[in-house]
Amino acid sequence: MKRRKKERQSILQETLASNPFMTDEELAKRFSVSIQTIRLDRMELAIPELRERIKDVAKQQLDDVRALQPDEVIGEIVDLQLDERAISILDIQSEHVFTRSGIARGHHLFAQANSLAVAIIDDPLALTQSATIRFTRQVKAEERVIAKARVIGNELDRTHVEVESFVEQELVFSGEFVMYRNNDVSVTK
Amino acid sequence: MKRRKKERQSILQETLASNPFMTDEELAKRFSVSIQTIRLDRMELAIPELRERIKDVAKQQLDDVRALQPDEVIGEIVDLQLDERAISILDIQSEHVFTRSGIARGHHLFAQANSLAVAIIDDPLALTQSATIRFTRQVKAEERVIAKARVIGNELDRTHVEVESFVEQELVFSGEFVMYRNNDVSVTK
DNA sequence: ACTACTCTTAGTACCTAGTCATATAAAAGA
DNA sequence: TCTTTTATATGACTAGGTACTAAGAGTAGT
Repeated sequence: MKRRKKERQSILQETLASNPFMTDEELAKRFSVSIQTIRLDRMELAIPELRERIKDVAKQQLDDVRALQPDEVIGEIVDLQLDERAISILDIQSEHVFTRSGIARGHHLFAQANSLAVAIIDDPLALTQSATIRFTRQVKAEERVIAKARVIGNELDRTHVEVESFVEQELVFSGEFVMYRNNDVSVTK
Repeated sequence: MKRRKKERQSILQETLASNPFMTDEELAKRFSVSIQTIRLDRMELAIPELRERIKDVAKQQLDDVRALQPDEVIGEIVDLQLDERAISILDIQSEHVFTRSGIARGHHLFAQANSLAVAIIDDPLALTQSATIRFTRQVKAEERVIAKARVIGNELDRTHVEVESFVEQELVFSGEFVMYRNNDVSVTK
């Protein structure tokens, strides 16, 4: 019976990881054991009760929402001279990479660069009109990407921004963004 | 006391909206009324009890996580012919747009196009090497973006993919992606 | 075969954060 | 003052547990 317990516990762990909303009673039925057995299993595995599990998930949700800040810049701005230059830092984490290769997905590097190009514009409205980009080196999880943006030209309602992103002095991404700008406040609301 | 009740209820509503984790007892103390009053208020406002509130938040979190599918394509693939063509749909929602202007942030359109360019490649490893993109029209919330990708050229370990995105026949984004491909399985793990 | 041990099941008392129904007290308006 | 609204109190019940005690079943070692 030794195998059965370990096996049941590992399945229990997976089950609750993918579906934290199951009561002990439902779990007991699923595994054809008593409720007490399920509770002992949870104790041994240090899995909290249903309500605590749900609360944990909910708390994470609230944290995520706060961390997202949908209208903010992707990455953290460490230097900003409007219409001149800007620098932002993005720490690549597991959620940014392809699970198979561990390499950062391109659109995250793009998002960092693009939102920096938006941030650098000293006008209420800034939109990307076009861009030419290049991924020069793969970026892996745990690496820190530093994006440096620079305004390289202005013409009427267009601004050209160059962004270069580095991992420890090494160029990993470069792009030239043509930004459309508009200081007409009525457009922005 | 008419004002007091309405006022308390509207504050209660806001309080629970921003912090759903408060018990009736805590709320009663905060508003200096009895628990029963809080319960009557919740009834009138149709606000569920603490545990239900938490469950609702947690459910949303799980839905969000499932909707994210971090390693999957951004947008929903509706057609895929490997190394030939692919189509995906992305419904622009409030989280994709600038709150001030209501216009979709560029990197979401880029993410849809880029991940489609990755998906079209019939090899275990596909990475974006470079891209030239153009945002031809603003996209607003509630609009549905249909991205169409097409392989336009192959050379050794490079594949050129053209992506055009439309909102109701109207071109909103176009880009040409140069993809690096590798069928060496050892690289992928 | 007997003992030692793990694993499983059962049952009890208690807890939290409520529900529902009913009764009563206090405040405000006519 | 009388009536209505608003607030508080009380008791019975619920889900989904915790914490603890007790006992039976299965297996292994000697």
